[in-house]
Amino acid sequence: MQQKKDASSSSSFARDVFVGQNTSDRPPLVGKEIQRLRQEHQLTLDELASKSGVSKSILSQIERDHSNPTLSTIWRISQALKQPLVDMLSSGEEKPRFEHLKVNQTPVVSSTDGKFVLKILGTLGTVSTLQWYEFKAEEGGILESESHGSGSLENLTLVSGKLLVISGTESRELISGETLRFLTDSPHRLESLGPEPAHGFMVNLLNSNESF
Amino acid sequence: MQQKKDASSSSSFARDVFVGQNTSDRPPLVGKEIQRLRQEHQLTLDELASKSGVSKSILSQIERDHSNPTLSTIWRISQALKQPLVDMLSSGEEKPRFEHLKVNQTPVVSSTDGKFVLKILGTLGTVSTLQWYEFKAEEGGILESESHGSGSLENLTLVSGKLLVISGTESRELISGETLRFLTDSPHRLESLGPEPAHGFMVNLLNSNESF
DNA sequence: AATTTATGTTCAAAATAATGAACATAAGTT
DNA sequence: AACTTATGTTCATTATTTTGAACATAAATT
Repeated sequence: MQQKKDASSSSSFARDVFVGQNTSDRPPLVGKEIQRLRQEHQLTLDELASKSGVSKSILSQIERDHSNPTLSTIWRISQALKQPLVDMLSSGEEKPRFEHLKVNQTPVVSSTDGKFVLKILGTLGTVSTLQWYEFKAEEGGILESESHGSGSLENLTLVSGKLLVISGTESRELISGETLRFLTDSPHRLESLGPEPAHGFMVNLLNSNESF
Repeated sequence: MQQKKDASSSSSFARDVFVGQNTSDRPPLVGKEIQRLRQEHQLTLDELASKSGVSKSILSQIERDHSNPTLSTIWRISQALKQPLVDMLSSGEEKPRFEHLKVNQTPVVSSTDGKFVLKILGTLGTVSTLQWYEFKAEEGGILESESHGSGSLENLTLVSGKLLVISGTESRELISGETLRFLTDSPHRLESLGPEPAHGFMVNLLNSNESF
């Protein structure tokens, strides 16, 4: 083992990293955010230490990004600060890229066998992205999509036909006139059950503040 | 130094933890999710190891929740799997939820004479900047609206029938299959020209500072 | 000024996460 | 069967996080 880090170079983790914006070539820097939250709660390091069960020395280092905390450590801190762990991690580095939709976020337009046809009625790109479609699918037509990103929501309204929707491990069957909303942060699949063609309308709300 | 560990703490991190669902009294168990993603990408431990720069032995342990990974470790894995870090962490808790609106649960608005029927399919946001509808109007059915505010945009797609759209001093006639976008910062009016009923979709962007 | 008090930082030691190599197991070939 | 190949697990060692106590600094009190 080496000597452990003296003050200046802690591990090799965040040595002299000082920059505020981590843009996805480094793990998120949570220090600033944790400190902000702690101070917002009017807690001293000692108090947060006892609330969270994490020693104040490591808290001090984490706040200054001189340590590379363990999942359980971050979790205990987030609990003590009553902050969803996920929020703590994502607040560190905002949303550096807006306009750039990744390939796998771009909705598929039609199935290879041509049985499932999507008509793009419109799109709107801003903070969150909006797209809407009309679709028609004969019996057996299938539309498979990758995740649209975390927080993305799909809104389906079926005008006619029957449609099977599978997202993650769950599935629903839609009949004419019904509307279904579901999260599309994982791969999902639409299938026209027939016998008459499925026809409907789809509105997708894509969450583009991806970061990491 | 004392030994740390109270029963539940880190030393015996997840040795015997076996439960699938983390319900917020323990750090999230990412193992299952990481394994799922890795297999989805058709990667072996060796391949993910070289892609991510994390040794395959620790990958193996993390997947089985026998280790308490570091933030940077989780981050490197998430990068290699092209998965937002945040998604990976939150995957333990609640997955996609469906909201299923049955036919009779879909809010409907209709003109006084009942000839123009608007089904409200969805709205977005507390600010309500987005609303979408399905509409059906028999011949002569009319929908009159006040201004939706400056910068508001209405997007009409006609599935069948004929529709006359008047906004301000201009007007357009829409036939089946066409889409029309127009500003609704002044009173406007839709009229089904018949003879067959007009049927279509409408997406309204309110107070949007976006221009198409 | 000298003493507390409060807060945050550093230090040596201990706990443990991460590594690379050896091992186990199964599936495919000769 | 024996031999390879592919994949995942275990093991000894190394690298680093985490800890508790000591230290530093500033503000408040005597």
